[in-house]
Amino acid sequence: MKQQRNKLIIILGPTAVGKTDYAIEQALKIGSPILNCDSRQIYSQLQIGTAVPSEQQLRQVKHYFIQTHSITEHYTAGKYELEALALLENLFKEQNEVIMCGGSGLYIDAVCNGLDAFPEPDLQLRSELNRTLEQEGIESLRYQLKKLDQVSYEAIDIANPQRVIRALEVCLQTGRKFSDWKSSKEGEGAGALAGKSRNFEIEKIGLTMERERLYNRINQRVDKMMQEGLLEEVRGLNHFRYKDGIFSPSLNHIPALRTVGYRELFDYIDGRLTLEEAIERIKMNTRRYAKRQLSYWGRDKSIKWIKL
RNA sequence: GGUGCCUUAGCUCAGUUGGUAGAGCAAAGGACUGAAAAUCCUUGUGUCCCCGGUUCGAUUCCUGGAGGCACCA
Repeated sequence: MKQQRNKLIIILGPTAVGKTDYAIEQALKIGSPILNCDSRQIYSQLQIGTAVPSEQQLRQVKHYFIQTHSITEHYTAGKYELEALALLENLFKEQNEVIMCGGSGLYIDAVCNGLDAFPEPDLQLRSELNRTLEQEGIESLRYQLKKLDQVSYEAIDIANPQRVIRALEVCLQTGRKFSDWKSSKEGEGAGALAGKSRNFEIEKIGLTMERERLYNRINQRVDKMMQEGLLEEVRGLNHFRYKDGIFSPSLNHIPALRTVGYRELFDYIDGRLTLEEAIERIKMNTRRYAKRQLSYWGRDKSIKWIKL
């Protein structure tokens, strides 16, 4: 029954541009389910603040990766790559075209091109390195990395603690240089990553709109989230901020709660911001997020952009 | 109505003993291999409120005006 080559249609774009509605429209046309590739809509405990599809929308089209994993699970782009590819293999037995929709550039790249086969991160080691960062500063970590892996030291953004810690943690955990694990060549940029070949075609459709319109939509959506009870949702997650009974507002132990809309309301709950300030900050940080997304996809020439 | 203080970047303000100015925040641009809604980097020309005056030169000093704040009536 299947003649043509399988195709993954990826609908991407900045937050609040209207991906969900567009994807459902397309999915109904071609009779495809939708694979979410939004790193925060995956979490079962997050709902209002991540703008997951409505119940009605979920009834219209079968969705995958919507609120399927716990925020306590430490989900990663690597896991997503494996789970999404396994699911795609099954879905392609039934149909030629499958739609994926979401705004997480790294997750999309992981599915399209693959990540190198690093082992699972050692979270214990990571938290130790984070403690070193707090106590001794980044210089100490840089020094260690320079000793262990000069190539990575020169290649990565040495001012970025997360990158330094990541490279170091792989070196320490595996006894092998972070740079040796990486297969892609310099200068190929994102979208080149590990360069694994996939046995399906990929079509990327980017939704975009005028900046001012997008920002207005973001601001309105945040107000709507507040009306829908985002504050109560966040209050209900407060207990996750305790690690082993100790209040840990850095959220290093539960990165999923470092999400726009949640962290600002924690600041309100803790008394660091008024409610008005927190809402303004959610809007501001969402706008910045949208800008970062557009910047991330700016160099991916394979995206077909549609201006809404 | 009187007196005093204020008016400089989108916002809050600093500063120039007269040689046309700079911080924080915002904003814009960028990076990105298992934290990615994360994390990090770069970027500061603006009628120095307006009209005159003094001066080689005024955002700075002086006269007048406008607006704001405070106090006194």
